[in-house]
Formats: sequence, structure tokens, C-alpha cells
Amino acid sequence: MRFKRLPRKFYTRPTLIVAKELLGKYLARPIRNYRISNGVKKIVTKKLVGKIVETEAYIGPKDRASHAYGGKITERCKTEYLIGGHIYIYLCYGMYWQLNITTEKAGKPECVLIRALEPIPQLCKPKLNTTSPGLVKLARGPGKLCQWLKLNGIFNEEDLVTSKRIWLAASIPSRRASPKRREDHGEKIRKPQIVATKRIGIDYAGIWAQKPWRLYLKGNPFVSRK
DNA sequence: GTACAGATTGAG
DNA sequence: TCAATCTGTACT
Repeated sequence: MRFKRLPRKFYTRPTLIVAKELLGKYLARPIRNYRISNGVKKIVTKKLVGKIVETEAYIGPKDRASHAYGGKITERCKTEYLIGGHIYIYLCYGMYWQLNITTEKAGKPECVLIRALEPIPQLCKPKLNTTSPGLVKLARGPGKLCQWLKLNGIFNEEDLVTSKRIWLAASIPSRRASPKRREDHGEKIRKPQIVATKRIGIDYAGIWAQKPWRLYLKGNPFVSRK
């Protein structure tokens, strides 16, 4: 199976399970640019692909660190109440966009913050330069990854199950893959490979700040705050 | 209306 | 350590 998109049911499960299983999944982001050359409009397509290596779970309304704490609905956080599989993206500190993915059924304001990606050079178009020392910094951190993927408020409420400009897949394309192959669930991340720590930047949240809801792949150099 | 903190980041 | 600079909240 080649780059098959994660289905709705992947996202409509308990948030901590989704946050854990998002690790190792691939995020694809085709970018179409229009260039005018001699009065002729040309479409130039780029594509960025990265593996998710760090996530954080936000479980409102009980979670003091969640924007939906106490069940509040603001212009910003109302997106969190959509059914699992939608993008909740918001501006942090007035400068940096934060990419979240909603979980659970509609009306439950829970989501997963994507904190870091490992860019996959050979899957990007054009291919990334693997010798570049800047590769590791491209998407290490929630603000950085949105800059790299050119994500902003336009993507708020985007549906990852149907969107043509961003999606998630369990596995990467493989020439060896047979069409008859059984469903591919992608790279299996085993428990010892996952580190769970307290979330970053939410020390105001009392006991909720201590919850081990930040998850990342052990030893992965693309994880933030090393 | 004003004041201030925040799921960040890079410069000094 | 600090400041960039929007959004939400708690005030005046």
C-alpha cells in the first residue's frame, strides 16, 4: 500500500492513544506555486514529507493547559470541538503557528500538538540535501515545523481525511509493495522506543502540568528541546 | 478601553 | 535574559 491516508477512525479514538500512534506516521504537504514566465502561467509543485517524532496531548475540558479548559468556546479554540482528523492551528506569542490535530468525536475538545518532524529527504520534491547541517533544525519545534510546511491560519478546520494540500499516512511509498499486500499499518513503534514526559511551556497548569503527555521517539535527533 | 500572560524562537 | 507581537482574559 502506497501512502494510504489515515482514515477517520484513526483519529476518533482516545487522545493519548492517537498521540502515541501518530509517532512514526508521515505528514505530506504538497505546495503548488504559480510562476509567470513570458506571460505564461506555470505551475511548480513542491512536496514536503516528514515523520512525526514528537507529540503532546491536550485533553479538554478537564485539562487546565487546554484552550478548552472548563468547556469554554472562544473564536480561537472552537475548532477543537470538531470531530477527530481536523487541523486546529493557532498563533502563539503573536508569531508562531502551532499545528494540532483534533481527536475523539465532535463536541469533545481534545487534540494532539505536533511538536517535531523528521524531514525525509528522499520523499521530498525536490529532494532535500542530506548533507545540509540545517536539516535537523528544519522542523524541530512546533513553530519551526509550521514555517517549514508553510502552514498558517488558512489551514484551520482543514480535514486531514480529505484535504488535497496536507495529509497523514502510515507508511511511505515502496516499489516492492505488492498491490495484493495486506493493509499496511506502517512502522510499528514499540513501547520502549517512546519517552513520555511532562509537556512544555505550561507550568501555569498546576497538576496538569505534571501529566506525562508529551511523547517522543527515544534518541531521535529531530525532537525539540534537547 | 488598558494590562498582561501565553502550547515559541533566535539573538545577545 | 529578552523581545518579537496576536489572542484571550481580567480588569478599569
